[in-house]
Amino acid sequence: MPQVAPFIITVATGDSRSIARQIVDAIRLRISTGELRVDDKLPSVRGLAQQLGVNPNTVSKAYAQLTAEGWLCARAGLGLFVAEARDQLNGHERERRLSLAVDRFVSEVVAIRYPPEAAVEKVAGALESLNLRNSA
Amino acid sequence: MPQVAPFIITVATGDSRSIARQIVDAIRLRISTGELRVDDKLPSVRGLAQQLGVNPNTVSKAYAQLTAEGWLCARAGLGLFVAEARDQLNGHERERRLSLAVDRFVSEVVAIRYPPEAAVEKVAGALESLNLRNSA
Amino acid sequence: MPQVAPFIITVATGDSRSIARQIVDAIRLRISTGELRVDDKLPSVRGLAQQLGVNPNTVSKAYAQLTAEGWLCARAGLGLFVAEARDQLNGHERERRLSLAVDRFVSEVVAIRYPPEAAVEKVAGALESLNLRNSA
Amino acid sequence: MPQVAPFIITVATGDSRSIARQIVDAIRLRISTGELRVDDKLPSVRGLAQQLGVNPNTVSKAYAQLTAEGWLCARAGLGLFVAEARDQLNGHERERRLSLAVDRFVSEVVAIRYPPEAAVEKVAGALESLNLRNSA
DNA sequence: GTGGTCTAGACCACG
DNA sequence: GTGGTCTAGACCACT
Repeated sequence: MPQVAPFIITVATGDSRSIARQIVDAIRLRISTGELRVDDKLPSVRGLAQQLGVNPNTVSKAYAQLTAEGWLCARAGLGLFVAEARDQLNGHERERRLSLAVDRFVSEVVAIRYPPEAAVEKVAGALESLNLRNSA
Repeated sequence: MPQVAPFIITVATGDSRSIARQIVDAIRLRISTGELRVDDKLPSVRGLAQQLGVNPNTVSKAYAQLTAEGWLCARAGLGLFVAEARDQLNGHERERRLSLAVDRFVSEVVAIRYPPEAAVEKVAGALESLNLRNSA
Repeated sequence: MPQVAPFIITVATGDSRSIARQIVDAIRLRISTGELRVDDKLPSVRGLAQQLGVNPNTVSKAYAQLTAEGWLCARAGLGLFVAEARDQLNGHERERRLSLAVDRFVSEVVAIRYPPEAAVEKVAGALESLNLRNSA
Repeated sequence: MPQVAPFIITVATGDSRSIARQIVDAIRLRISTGELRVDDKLPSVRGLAQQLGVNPNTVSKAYAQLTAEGWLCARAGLGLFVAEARDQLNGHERERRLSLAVDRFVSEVVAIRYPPEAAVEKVAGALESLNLRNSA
């Protein structure tokens, strides 16, 4: 049954990501870990905006992006709900985006001269601790 | 003897990183892999700008950042040269920056529903293939 | 609560430091003395530029450096704020940079034949009068 | 009697000062410590340039500055010699230049969050170890 | 020739 | 409105 999910997000002022981006990332993460499940109802734009102390337009933009990406779907008059998992990206596009992400990460490891093996360990640990679902 | 390094950089429009940032990352990478060695001379600001088809100020900005980070040093009137490697950051800062990088990478893996184990493999492969030197 | 800090900076033409450098030094000083506090909002790039009669890019460059050094943090669309103090440099680098500063100062004392003891007094007086905080 | 002073200067590539500035500083220091004495003869422009591996124009410029400042004096056809100590700057100008130097030093101490007392100690130690003469 | 700095004006994403 | 980035062109000091 559709339920309003109890929902905890925080926006960090020290984060270089935009507020909308932080919201998007947080919701994607919660869906991927199963903390939010298919058909769960999301808080209203105004409600979440008030809870986070941000501009409603910002929340609205984040919801719009998640909807466009297929993570959420709108049911007219009822609100936004977690959508069924479906892969939007084809193989090439997914590989290209991962490749960019890998390059970015490697660049930072190089920039701070972090030991490569330890860096890989950190990534592996972070991903394992999430217990992701729905991965292709 | 100082040598002018043969030098191949390309700037990709599909990359979300700024042009200056791409230049910075590319040069740091070449220094870290040993492709550029201490006392090697870098291409002139104007020369590299022309080669890449970008504004000299953009290259200058990238060079300035690398100099501030201790990767390069300027010799007045002669040009820029690869400096001796030295770590500037303390342990806490290094861990903090790696942590941010890990979070960013994980966010992207989640966003594109990439299989976590495969993602870790890609990172490990990318780092190993570099044969980095001078990592603490 | 974030507050817009009342803010007085002047740029001196007789100073050999670049305008951007003067701005950087002045803001670091105000943060270190507690005149600017964590979460205080800084004047906008355009506003400070107009106030000082310099190009906005010059102010932007100064702000960018302070952000890179961890003194400020940007909140997208809102402006720049004083960040929590954090040391980035390790011991060796800090000693190295102080040593360079000492050498530069000594060179100037020698150049103008200033009495050494009096010069030390001036430095001591200047540092004491600041009542610096957060020094390691 | 005028003698050619045995003379050891090195130019450091990692130094942010220009080469000419390094030469000027080094010679002023040697005169101030008594390592070079009044009427000592300096190496020729070409000789010093060759010894340092730099452009003769650079040495020439350094010598010219030192002569303008009154540290050296030219004897036609004989070469350059250390001049009698005389103060060129009036009190106000000397105080102004020291003040700028103090500000620069303080700025660096603030920038790297170096403990103020320890910084003063370093300056005092550096100046004492020189055993300066000829100070007004 | 080299890099460093400043000005001027433009476009973008964000809130 | 905010900062971030890039372009264009200029002047300076240094070698």
